[in-house]
Amino acid sequence: MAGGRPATIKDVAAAAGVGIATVSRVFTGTGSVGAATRERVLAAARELDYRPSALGRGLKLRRAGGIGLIVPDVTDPFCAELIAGVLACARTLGEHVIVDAAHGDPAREAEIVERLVEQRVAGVIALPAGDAAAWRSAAGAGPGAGVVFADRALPGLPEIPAVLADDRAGVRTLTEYLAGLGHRRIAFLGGAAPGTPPGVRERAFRDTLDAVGVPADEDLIVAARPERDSAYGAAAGLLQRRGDVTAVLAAGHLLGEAAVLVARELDLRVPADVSIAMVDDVPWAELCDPPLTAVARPGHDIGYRACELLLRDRARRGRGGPVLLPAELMIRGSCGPPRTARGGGRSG
Amino acid sequence: MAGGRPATIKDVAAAAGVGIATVSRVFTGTGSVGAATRERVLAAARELDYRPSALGRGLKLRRAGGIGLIVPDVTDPFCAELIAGVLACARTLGEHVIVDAAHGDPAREAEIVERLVEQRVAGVIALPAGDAAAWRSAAGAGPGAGVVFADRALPGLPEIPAVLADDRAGVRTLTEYLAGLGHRRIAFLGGAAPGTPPGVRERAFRDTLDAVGVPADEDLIVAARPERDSAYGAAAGLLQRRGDVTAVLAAGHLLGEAAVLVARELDLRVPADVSIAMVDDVPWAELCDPPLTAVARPGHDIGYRACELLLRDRARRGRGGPVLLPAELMIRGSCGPPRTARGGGRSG
DNA sequence: CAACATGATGGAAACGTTTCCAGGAAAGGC
DNA sequence: GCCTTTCCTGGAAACGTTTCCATCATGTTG
Repeated sequence: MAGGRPATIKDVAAAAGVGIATVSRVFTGTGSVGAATRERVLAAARELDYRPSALGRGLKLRRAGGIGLIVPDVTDPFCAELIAGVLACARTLGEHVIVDAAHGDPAREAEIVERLVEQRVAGVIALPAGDAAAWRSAAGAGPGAGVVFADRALPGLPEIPAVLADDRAGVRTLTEYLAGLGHRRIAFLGGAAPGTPPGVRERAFRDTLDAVGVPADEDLIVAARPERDSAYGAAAGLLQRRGDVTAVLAAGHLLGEAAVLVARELDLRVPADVSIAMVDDVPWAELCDPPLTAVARPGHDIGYRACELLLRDRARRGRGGPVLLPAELMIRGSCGPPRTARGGGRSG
Repeated sequence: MAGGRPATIKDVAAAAGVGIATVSRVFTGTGSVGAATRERVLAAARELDYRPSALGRGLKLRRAGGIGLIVPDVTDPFCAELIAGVLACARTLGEHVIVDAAHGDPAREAEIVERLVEQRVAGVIALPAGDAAAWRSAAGAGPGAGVVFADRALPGLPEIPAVLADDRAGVRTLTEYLAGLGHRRIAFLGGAAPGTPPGVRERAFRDTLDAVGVPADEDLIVAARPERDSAYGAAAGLLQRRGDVTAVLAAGHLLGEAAVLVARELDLRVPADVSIAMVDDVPWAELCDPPLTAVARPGHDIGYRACELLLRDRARRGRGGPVLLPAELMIRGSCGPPRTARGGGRSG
């Protein structure tokens, strides 16, 4: 039907027998236009299937609109929740969202930011991979409204606002819960690699252990990256090496997955032989047998709030550090009192 | 640092002491520019932190670029895989992706399409919600390169190319597998509502039953929408009403989830009391106890291929019906031979 | 040395929009 | 009847880019 190039405002003006300024006024709603004229313009536009070009408008108004969203991986359930939150908020603001995945690679991330800046998006929301320097320069010179970090902040970049889950409180609650059940040998799966500074969750774990008077066992804090192979290796190593652990706190859902899988392979009953809990409440936590106790981090809310902060609450930005959203402990069936260990021995 | 408005090509030209045409040539790589001049321009651009505006370029070139991607729900694992596939392909083509979720609402979907058309994207990939008429007009008049459907096609729209999983073969294989294990009373969870035409999966199920000589029992083909509450209700109704079913084939991962949950609540052992299998291989299928047998549909490939079809293989489009990508049966532990039913009775 | 090919460069027009400005008509007050 | 106010309308400039065309300098060939 409409095979040729899309109709422009000029076409509509010509068809309606008016000037282009009038057509523009009809579509932007500004100024005043006679009722009869408006009708004629609308009819012509409908006839020609006219849609104002965001390019022309953006150029003239010096803002393209749209927001950029950079996540490590769209298939990660938590990231997906966060994306959904951003989408929901963007929708209320009439903005579209350009999504891309950096897969934890700072170079790739920088590439994406470059592209978004060229697109002249109104702002960028990111779960940053790293490279504080690149972000610093991007935030300064780059996208109009600026940058907001979600779920993760970068050390040494206090000037970039962030919306985070209150992991500290979440891990503290979970650790207290495990200790309260009677556990004394609790492993932490997902510590920092030797030489790198510990993350918030690890620090919270250590602090809480301290606070409740359980001595920390360095051998039970095992380093692992949140990737399937790293997580699996770490979990297997831990549970084989230390038959005496009675509880495992996994610092992320991939770590939790690994713990569950390894426990099953070693024929450990959950929670009779070992209790398992993790940070990140993902759908499979409920499907698991037994269902997994987890700290639910509000991915959707984080995304929504980050988007608000980026576009609406510009003024309120950067005041008083990052926005913290509460995490909730979902108690299910995977944790129980520790088995009564006699000499810490278990055959196998 | 660079607080003011972003530098334009004019600023760079002035700073480098050349004409804007020369700057443009340097950045587009067209034409010929002296080495010394090029260096001067590049230096000036770096100094001013200049990035060419996609708006200006798009306006001049009459194409904005970017592709629109409409899914029902970004948090659905299958959709997420598909998005990842599109992102991967778009990256190789240097395009960005605008993602939005329609949540199964045709009106919302139309709204999103409208917006994408205004953005003058190069094309749209969609898991369409419905409303063939709206899509017909959108495809005709709308986005430059057109529309490609992914994972789902709309009846009566053969002119819109589609990339689909070979669900027919997938369900056939799975049904044959269950029948081969000896099952005769196999339930199909996720049939069409009464009055609406059955989907591909349901037809494949019926046909295969026919082919292997198992009489179809209409009471075992239960209608359910792929939403948690609908799925749960249908699964509960089925397993309570018909204690004699020995296998359940769930037509989607949400249906499968419901089946697993209901079976657990009714204290049915899987697969001793009832075998469960589903379409869609999602991460939790492996985490389940026992791990769930499932038909793996290639979400990533579908997205990738749809994107290719949209932007690269334009010529090859629409030839010979939809592109079918193979689905693979992942045999795990959730299916076994039927229990030896005596009169179909089971207490409870 | 002249004619010419070649390469580097700048000016200007176009892309589709918004908006300022000015002009014209209608209406109201003296 | 004239001036002022109000409302509606069209022309034109600008937004940042690409690209056609013309210009000019340089090097090559006869």
